[in-house]
Amino acid sequence: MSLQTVSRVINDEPNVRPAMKRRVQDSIDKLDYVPSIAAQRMSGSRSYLILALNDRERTIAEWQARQGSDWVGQMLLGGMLKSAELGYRMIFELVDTHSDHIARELRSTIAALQPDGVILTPPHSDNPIIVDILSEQNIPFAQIGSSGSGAGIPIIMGDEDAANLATTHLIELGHEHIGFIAGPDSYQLSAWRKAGWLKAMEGAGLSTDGLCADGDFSRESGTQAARKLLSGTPRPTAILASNDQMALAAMDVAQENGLSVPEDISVISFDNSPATRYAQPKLTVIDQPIAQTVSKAVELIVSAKKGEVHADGPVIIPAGFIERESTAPPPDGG
Amino acid sequence: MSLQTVSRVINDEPNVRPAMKRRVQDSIDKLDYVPSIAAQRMSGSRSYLILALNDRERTIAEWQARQGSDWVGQMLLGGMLKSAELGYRMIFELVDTHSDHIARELRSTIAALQPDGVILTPPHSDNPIIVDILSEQNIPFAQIGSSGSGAGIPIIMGDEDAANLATTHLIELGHEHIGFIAGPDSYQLSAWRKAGWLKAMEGAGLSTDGLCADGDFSRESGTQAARKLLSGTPRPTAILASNDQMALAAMDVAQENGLSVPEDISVISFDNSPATRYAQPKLTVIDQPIAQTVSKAVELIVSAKKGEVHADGPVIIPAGFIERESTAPPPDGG
DNA sequence: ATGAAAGCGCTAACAG
DNA sequence: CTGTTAGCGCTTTCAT
Repeated sequence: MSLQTVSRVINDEPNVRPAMKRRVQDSIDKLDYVPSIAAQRMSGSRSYLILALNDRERTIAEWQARQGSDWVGQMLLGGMLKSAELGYRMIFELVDTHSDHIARELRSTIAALQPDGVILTPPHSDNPIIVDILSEQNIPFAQIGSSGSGAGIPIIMGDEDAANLATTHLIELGHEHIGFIAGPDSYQLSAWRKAGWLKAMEGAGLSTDGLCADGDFSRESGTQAARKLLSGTPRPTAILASNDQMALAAMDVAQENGLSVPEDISVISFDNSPATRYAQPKLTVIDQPIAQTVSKAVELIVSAKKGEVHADGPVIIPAGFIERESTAPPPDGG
Repeated sequence: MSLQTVSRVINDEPNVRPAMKRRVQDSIDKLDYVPSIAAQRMSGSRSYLILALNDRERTIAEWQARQGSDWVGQMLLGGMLKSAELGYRMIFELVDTHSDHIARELRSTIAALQPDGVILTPPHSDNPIIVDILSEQNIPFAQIGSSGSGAGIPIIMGDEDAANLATTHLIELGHEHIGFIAGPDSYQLSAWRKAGWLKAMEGAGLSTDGLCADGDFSRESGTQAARKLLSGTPRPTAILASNDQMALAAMDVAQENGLSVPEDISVISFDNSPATRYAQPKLTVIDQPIAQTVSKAVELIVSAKKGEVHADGPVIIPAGFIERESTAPPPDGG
């Protein structure tokens, strides 16, 4: 039995007789043999490494704030476990948003690691510099929170539908003036979330005049936006915020103005980070299935590597809706 | 200029004339050349990979609970950033506690990845199976939360001193009956934390009879332990819990019994996970400098790889003490 | 269906 | 100080 045959068995390639295959496999098991990833990579095969890219500034800020944002944890939960299941490892890296070194850094990382696939997260999912490099090098990549550009595999979490659903929920509760706090334009999903709200409002024949305020996902921007909304006429009886921090800020502003949640005003947010459960009252939220999404991304990358082509259009992992304590019917005459 | 010379420049080895070195470096920069880690590893050099091992069960449970425990995030914050700074990458893996496959799995991971160093975290820092394999293969490793065994580099966060300090703080506030909720024996640090409390109590000439209850870091165990302590005589006017979850549980139990924190009873916990800041009242805590500790671990591993030997005895990264709202003097006559 | 030879990109060991 | 040679452990390509 030659070295070559062993290689074929390990990589589950054809042209090995079952008897021989079994014999080889037995020896492998007996010796606890494990191929060296380095050597495999060297000879032009796979590296069994999947690279996950996150925004440096935002990620570090969240870690340092220690507010319990668990985006990274959820990515690892979904991505690492699925990778391990498929015989891969996930390597986590940070990339600078505002840097002309992006290209150089990414090329370095790729040259050094030679990953079999890359997972892009907002706000980098559509970064043309990144997308171009990956396409040109023929590395499969998933674009989370993107409707797709270039050769990537787009995966979205049904933002528009979720926003629509949440808004509709408020409408069914009896709300007519539902404010919306938008996210920054650098995130594609900001537009989707807004679109979902708009659609639900228009579908119900409700006006949206003066009911949308811009934010940038930061707590401060949420405060500003909420102040603007609550000082408008008519004053909204409900607010849908594009993320948790802005919703939390909105609750504070409501309290400042002597409004209680949910009696005087309802609040719903996007994301479902741990803080929403510690809030008083507990926030009703749209749950982003991050773990599931990243898990799916890994799956798709691995199958893409095998040459399988996936269906057209973005893969959709639907968001969930969790009703907690921050929503109720509007006050009488609201 | 030969291939070899280039190699020497890249690895910053001696025996290259400055002029030549500069010439080579210029070309490297111009071409954005980056060595392939796989090839470097192949030829018997470093892999530039550091493996961080965490307990599978506990880590997954925390991710799924989404309570905002940020142990992993803090590890990445400290470990990844420092690794990147030194030209390394950190790979995160989970190991089963209760498995006879530990040895096989670890050997596989090592064979596949050939990491330059390994970071062990509780409760695996002293696992003899792991320690033996690593020692035998001559892979430098850090043992976080361990006083040291075998060839590893022990790093501790000053648990005993921190517990002592916190207890002393309570004593200075006027407390005489200070209960302690211990952690499980499988963690070395459980004993240290308890020792710190004991020492402070004894140093002040206070009795500890019936003031210690066992827990296992879970919320339920904290509830049990707190019930036991609060139904004892004399009833403690303060409780030091070995982690946040158990302290949170203790606050709930106090409330059940009609006691308010901190007026009737003070509570201090270990760890300082995000939940402590969302608690009502905000918990006074001992802060575990996880990021700093893991960062130091990476540093020590890299220098160990270079052949540098570190000082005897465990490296100590002192814990912090953050006074928030859950501590006050005992009630009159308490 | 299996085996032999060549080479991936780098560094160790040795020569000059 | 610099260059040459060999070889790391695998998978490719090309025989058989």
